[in-house]
Amino acid sequence: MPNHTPRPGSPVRGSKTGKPIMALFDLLGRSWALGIIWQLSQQPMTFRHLQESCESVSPSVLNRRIKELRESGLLERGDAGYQLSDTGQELFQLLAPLGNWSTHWAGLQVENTTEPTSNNT
Amino acid sequence: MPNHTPRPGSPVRGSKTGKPIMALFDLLGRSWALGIIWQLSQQPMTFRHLQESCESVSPSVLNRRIKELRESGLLERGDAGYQLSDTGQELFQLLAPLGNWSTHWAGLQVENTTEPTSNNT
DNA sequence: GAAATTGCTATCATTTGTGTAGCAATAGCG
DNA sequence: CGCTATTGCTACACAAATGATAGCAATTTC
Repeated sequence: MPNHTPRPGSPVRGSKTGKPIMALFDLLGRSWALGIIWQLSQQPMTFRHLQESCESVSPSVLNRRIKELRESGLLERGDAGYQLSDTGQELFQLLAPLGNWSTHWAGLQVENTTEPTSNNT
Repeated sequence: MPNHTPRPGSPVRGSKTGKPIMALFDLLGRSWALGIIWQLSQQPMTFRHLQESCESVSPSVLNRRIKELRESGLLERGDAGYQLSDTGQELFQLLAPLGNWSTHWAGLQVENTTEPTSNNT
């Protein structure tokens, strides 16, 4: 079982120090972790619904992420399915600005991507 | 070469929609991406210095992340080595609060880790 | 011109993620 | 009760990402 939930204070994937910020980055730096938090911020969801809203992420990964995020106290099960815990919502509040910024960033990308050659936008 | 830099508007690892936030999450959700941004926010660094400050991340991964982050316009090369671009610093401003929050979160984790059954001291 | 430093690439074992199938448990229905 | 549908999840087998290590070409320093 080489896969474990990153916890502040304990070494994590590549991080021997276990500094909180690194443990957090390790937790969030796994596929779909941020996406799951993002989706759940909108509403609680069942496993399958969450899976769909994350563009059909494979159930094995979804299950692992859920497990890790639960162990990290960021999400929990409620009546309507999985949902962000209070801590999870705190975190989401910090992440929320990324939504707008990402579209701003997308704008910059488009500028830099415009092909000087042949592509029709 | 199945590894490419996630760009808003183009499908990315698992994400077929290419929604900016998902492209961003894909970019940041790779090993050491967040850590690299975090480290560079303090000061520009050479490749090797950056590698050390990221707890000896392997050069292959570091090189890939740098490439991706450069293509994403988040970092660039300067006189003193690699550094965050203006865009990268914008992003860091949004991520910065995670530093304090992560220690707060670490506190919660410690609480939850203390054995619940042995309270009868 | 020898040594040290830097920015990488090459290689390969290990870990993670993907895609699909399917199963046990529960819920609704006649 | 039996039938069907949904849900939460596990089990693979295959693909992709990461980790660890070695080392090389191009500077810089002496």
